[in-house]
Amino acid sequence: MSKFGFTLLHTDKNSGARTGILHTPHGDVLTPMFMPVGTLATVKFVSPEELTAMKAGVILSNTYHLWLRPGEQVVKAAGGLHKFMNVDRPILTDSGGFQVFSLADSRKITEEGVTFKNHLNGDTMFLSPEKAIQIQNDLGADIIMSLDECPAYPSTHNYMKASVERTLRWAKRGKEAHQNENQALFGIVQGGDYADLREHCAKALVDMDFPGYSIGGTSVGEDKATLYRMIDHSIVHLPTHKPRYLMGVGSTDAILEGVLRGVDMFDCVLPTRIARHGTLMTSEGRLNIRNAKNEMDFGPIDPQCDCYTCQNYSRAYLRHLIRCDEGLGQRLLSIHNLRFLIKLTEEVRQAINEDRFTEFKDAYFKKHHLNSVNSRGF
RNA sequence: GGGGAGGUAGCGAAGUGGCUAAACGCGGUUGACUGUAAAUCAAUUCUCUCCGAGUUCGGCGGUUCGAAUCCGUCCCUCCCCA
Repeated sequence: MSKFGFTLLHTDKNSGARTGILHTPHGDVLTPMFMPVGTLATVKFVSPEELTAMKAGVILSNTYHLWLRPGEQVVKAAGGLHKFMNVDRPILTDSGGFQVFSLADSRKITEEGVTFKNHLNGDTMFLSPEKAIQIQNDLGADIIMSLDECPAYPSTHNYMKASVERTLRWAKRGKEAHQNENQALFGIVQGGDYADLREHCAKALVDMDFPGYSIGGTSVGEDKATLYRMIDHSIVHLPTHKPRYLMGVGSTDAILEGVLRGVDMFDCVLPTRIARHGTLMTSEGRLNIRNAKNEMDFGPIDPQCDCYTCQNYSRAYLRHLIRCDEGLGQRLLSIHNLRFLIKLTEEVRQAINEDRFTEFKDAYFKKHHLNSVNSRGF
């Protein structure tokens, strides 16, 4: 019997927001949750101990990148991704589908799979739905993804329809290739901004009966209103007793909008990337630590924050570290941003459980001057 | 004392008569970043009432239609030999 499962705890009385427990072979985690991204088997600059301290749930890694380096056989020989990177918490691997999009300059998609020219040495490589599963089986993550195509936005209805059909065939092939019941394989809903294609894709995936469903094709340059429509068009066709994962979304406004619609899982490079570049998420909004105004500010990044960085370091010191390109600065800022989003989801869960999520979301949007159309919550 | 090299914007450094308010790098300032080819990328960095105008290339004085670039002179720095 699979060690994976999802328990729905409570659904907000006034919205689709819900709390739940994701059960995995490496422990239970509460949803909604934000999942830090560690593409190359490391959340850049952040140690597993630090992830534990900030109460991170699942962390992500990437099939495409680990396939190229060090190679899935190395990870398998190490005893799997958990042992390899000394992480004793649930791990999710993306399928490489997004790289089809982000490396579009050197790829060719056929029915059989995707031919890449890899970015490290230019070697031609071939990734099929079955290969993506084999690699992810070897990596050994708790949650794995079907190989999908993540088309550019916007794409024509014709192209998107063909792409969705192919993604569905790939999902079926991947599901048939996947035999490890301790790894939960998620299907990915595509279809761009087309309601009919989202519906078709979602229903077809549900018919295949996956343990969880991802909403993909997001964070590819569409505006916020479109993103929310994509969620709406997908999520109504997904079963309530299975987890929903919105891929690649990590701005605060989009997370809250996603939760409102019933999304349980989010991942994004945003908090860690902008942290390395000196931008911080705070209860008062965006803060660029490099700004001259922080030179003599010996207070914390955010007085409301309980993270390790805010408990121990000043803005002036962090500004100094970032300006000097010191790794400790990138690490401390990454810790803060990740904890900021994780803490936000903790507050979200509490609000849902108390049936006041819409009030919580409205108050947050009002405070940060956000809206549901085109705002930028970082 | 003798010989040599050189002084260009915050720093380093190109430029040797007009296309130069002056390349480029660093530093400074600001911005971007959403299933990570990202410790990356972009803008800006003499002054002003910023369309446009004004004052710059050690100082002063010349030559020239025109000078950071040529000439004279003064000041300063560095190196080698005594």
